[in-house]
Amino acid sequence: MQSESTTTYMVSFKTGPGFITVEAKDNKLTRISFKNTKEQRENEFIRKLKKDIQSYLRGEKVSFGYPLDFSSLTPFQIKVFKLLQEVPYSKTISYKELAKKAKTSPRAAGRILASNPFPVIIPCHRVINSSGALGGFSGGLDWKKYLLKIERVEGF
DNA sequence: GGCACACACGAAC
DNA sequence: GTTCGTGTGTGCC
Repeated sequence: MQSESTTTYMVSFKTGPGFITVEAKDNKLTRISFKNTKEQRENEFIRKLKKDIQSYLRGEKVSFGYPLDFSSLTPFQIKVFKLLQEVPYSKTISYKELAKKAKTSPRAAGRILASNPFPVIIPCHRVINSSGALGGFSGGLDWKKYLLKIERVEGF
């Protein structure tokens, strides 16, 4: 049985660095992106999530314990994202270190992060070049800088 | 299925 | 600063 009984809920809202959109199916987070959609379909779950993100962006330390929908990802991607979730608030890790944990190459690790469906929740902004440079970010480097600053990471 | 190519890197020159 | 090795995903064929 694979009925379409689940509805996709989504909401966009403006924050400091720009718009952010969250999408969820029932009580599972399916995607976060940095765009603005006109369509707004809220439910309790997504309202709470929005509130949490707004708190986080105000500098509050929020632990996002939301269930994530990994169903469209490869086992390896899931592995990397789970490892990344272990990186604590206001700490950073290099692509190299992350790659080591995941037993892969730094290049490959970056490749995975570029496809992160849950930026912010999965803290890909905490991954930077071992040279100290920022690396990249799907929503643009302004976002990355902003997030690091919020978390009071040294040097930002 | 296989293969070529693109990459949010890093290390060596 | 440039070049080369590198692992994974994606999209061709």
